[in-house]
Amino acid sequence: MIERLLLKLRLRDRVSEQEAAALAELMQPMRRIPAGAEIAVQGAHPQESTLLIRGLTGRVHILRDGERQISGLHVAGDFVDLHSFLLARMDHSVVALSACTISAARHEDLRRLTADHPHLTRMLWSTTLIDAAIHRQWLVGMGRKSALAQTAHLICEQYARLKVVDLVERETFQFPLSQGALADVLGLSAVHVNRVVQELRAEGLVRWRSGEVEILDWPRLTGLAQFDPTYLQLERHAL
Amino acid sequence: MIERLLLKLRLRDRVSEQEAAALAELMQPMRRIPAGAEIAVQGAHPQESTLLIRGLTGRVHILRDGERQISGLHVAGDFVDLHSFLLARMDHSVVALSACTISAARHEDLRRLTADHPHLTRMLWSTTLIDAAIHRQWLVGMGRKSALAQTAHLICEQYARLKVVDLVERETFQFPLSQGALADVLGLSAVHVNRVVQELRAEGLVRWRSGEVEILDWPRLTGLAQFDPTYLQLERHAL
DNA sequence: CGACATATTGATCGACTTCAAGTGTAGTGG
DNA sequence: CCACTACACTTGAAGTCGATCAATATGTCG
Repeated sequence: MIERLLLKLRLRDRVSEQEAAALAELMQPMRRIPAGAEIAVQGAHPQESTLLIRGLTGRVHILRDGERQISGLHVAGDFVDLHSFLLARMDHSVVALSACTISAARHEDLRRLTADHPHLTRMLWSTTLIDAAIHRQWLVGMGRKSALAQTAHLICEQYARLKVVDLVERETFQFPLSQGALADVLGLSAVHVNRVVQELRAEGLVRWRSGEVEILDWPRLTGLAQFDPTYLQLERHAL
Repeated sequence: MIERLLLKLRLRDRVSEQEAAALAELMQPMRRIPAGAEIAVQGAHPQESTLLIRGLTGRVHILRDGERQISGLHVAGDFVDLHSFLLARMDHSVVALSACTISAARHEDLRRLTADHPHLTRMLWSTTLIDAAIHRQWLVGMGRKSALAQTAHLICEQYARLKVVDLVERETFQFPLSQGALADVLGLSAVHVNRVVQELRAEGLVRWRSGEVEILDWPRLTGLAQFDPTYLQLERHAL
């Protein structure tokens, strides 16, 4: 159940058997939820945090006029709302963007974990810091990159994140987002996203159809995107 | 030295005298640095984290073509690079945007703190989570709001953050950012920032000259900005 | 005062939006 | 097996917000 989470953590630092066991013990039974379901609701005060085991989720913000912005994506092995453990109220919703399998850890158990396992606590803390680093890269993309470069960057990021949890095969990964949803991620219109995706295809950088992306030219794609994976902290580093 | 940090923490949860003392003990002597100085450098691997005591700092990203994006601002009482404690390398620089006074906490001391003071650890962790929540609000602003609303939101946010650390007086606070720097925060051009600021003035929402902002019409300003302070977690909430 | 950054204004440009059709394609029920 | 529906994708045309370019104030600090 926590295999992919462990893959991610162990890329960065050693996780002892005791720590892995302590973490595994926390997890509630798995649940399946359909695409579109809300895993956590804006304004709510959850008593547990959700671990994503399979599928894709997004942090969704709804504006007054109904406009939608997605401020983050999560892949298998991510805690999608670990922050709700330490924040009073959700400032956004977490929505399943595809059919998902999830588990959860109760906040009172997490609290105990922070008392008993300081090193593991630091590792979990660091995953939330990487989330923030991803947010910053998105800000750079929205603020200072062209729609094309920003989109390319998102593809690079998704590729890198999924590779860590062993979900890339033959340079191909699942990315089950409609162009409309993608527009809400990138802060663009669906029409423009369509044109940008077409250009990425025409340039021979990716193959992309029905929720599946194949990287065709990684060097040119990362160059276009100005993708530097430092922020994903894929190196080993004792915490 | 840590007064403003304590103001911020105590707004959210109780901090015992022992905890406050443990925190105070960590802090290295104060230092003054001039506007423009780099407090932490992209790519570096700091051995300590910086607490901002006075002044304004920003997280600066530089792109290939020299373009600049500022992905975060910090005010007195904020740890500007607490994340460097748990991340291998800085993915951006932290720059003093005005003359600043800073202190620092060594990472090895912070590590000890996480072992001895789980509750205080959770409180520090939560400050980094609020940082991330601020990133998300900026994403919403950049992606889905007009330049005017986005700018108004930044003013509201800055007002709310500074109020917590007692740096608002007669609805007025220091905001020593040039319009060029502001453009790098908002992802706009300096020319357009100028026009947006003029419109905020013309609408009677703010007075704003030479690095000082006075709020003239809070209800209309927050309305325009769609500002909902939930994400700043200004409520009490046992951690 | 001279020098240099910052603010302001006007004119033109362009990336992305909006609006409006039209084209798959998958699912559903008769 | 074929209507019928629903939704995602695609394309074209026109519009707009904010960028860019360029010139002129207005500080502000040695």
